[in-house]
Amino acid sequence: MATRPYTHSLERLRMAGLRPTRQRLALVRLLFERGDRHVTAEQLHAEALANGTRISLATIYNSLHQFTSAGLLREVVVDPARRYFDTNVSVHHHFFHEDDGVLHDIPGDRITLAGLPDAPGGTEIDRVDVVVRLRSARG
Amino acid sequence: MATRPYTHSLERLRMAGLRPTRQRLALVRLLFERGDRHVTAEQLHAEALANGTRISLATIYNSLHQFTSAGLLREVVVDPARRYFDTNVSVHHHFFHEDDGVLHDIPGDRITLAGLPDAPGGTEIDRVDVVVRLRSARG
DNA sequence: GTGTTTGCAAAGTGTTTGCAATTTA
DNA sequence: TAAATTGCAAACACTTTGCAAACAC
Repeated sequence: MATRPYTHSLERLRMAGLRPTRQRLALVRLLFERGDRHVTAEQLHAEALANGTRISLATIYNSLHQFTSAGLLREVVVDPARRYFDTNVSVHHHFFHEDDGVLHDIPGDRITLAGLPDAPGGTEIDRVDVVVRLRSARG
Repeated sequence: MATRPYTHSLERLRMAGLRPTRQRLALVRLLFERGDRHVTAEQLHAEALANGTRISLATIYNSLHQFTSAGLLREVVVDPARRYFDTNVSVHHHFFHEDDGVLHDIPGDRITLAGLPDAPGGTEIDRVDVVVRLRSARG
């Protein structure tokens, strides 16, 4: 059965307390209508433009951060040069292909972490990230 | 028993195939004579200057990368804004305190990872990083 | 002496910000 | 129309690079 993408995206923004502007709607559609995605600001900007959406890079950055604060996205730190945003906000981990910068999800229940030390005094664990770094196999 | 820091640092550079220049020797001493450390380029630069070593930030960056290529250091990716270098190159993981940017080691044998998926076809696992992100405990 | 290393200053990359114009409700 | 949002251009933080002078061997 077909979903109603426009309404769905609109409601997603409303639920997040964000005004459904033309730009935000376009981004929400790009981000969430194609399953789990990992994007950088530049990638998303290029996609939006290719898609016919006039939007500035500044607005992309603003929106990615607003979406992240609202819990619609989460950031993945794997590369000191770029910020990746992940449409999957459930507990999970990542493969990161260092040669081409591509990220893939590893389901959260796939990996078991045992022996995790307690958080040091005065702190609490925000989250635990596992990154499996890949290289192209040698010849 | 006292070690011989100067000779030790000198040999460390020689073994890495790097000419023991005044700057590199100073950095090796700062990095390796105080146990395991996690530094950024700016931090190390400030330390070197405070220490009386005249050295440019460009040389700090060059040296950190040369040391990393030589296996003396490894990079830790936890913050998209900064590159951290770790003097502990054995298998281990990290606590990262998000509020103040401080890193602490978790011994490699402390955490057990089970169920790690195989590397996708054509790739091989370079390494697996576990980052435990901490926040100050709320009141 | 020859090749390596350094350091400056300039350039580069990705991200953030100030503010006037535009848009939403 | 009041408040939120956008987009430009400038500013920013950090890192890298080109090249002449200094240094190691």
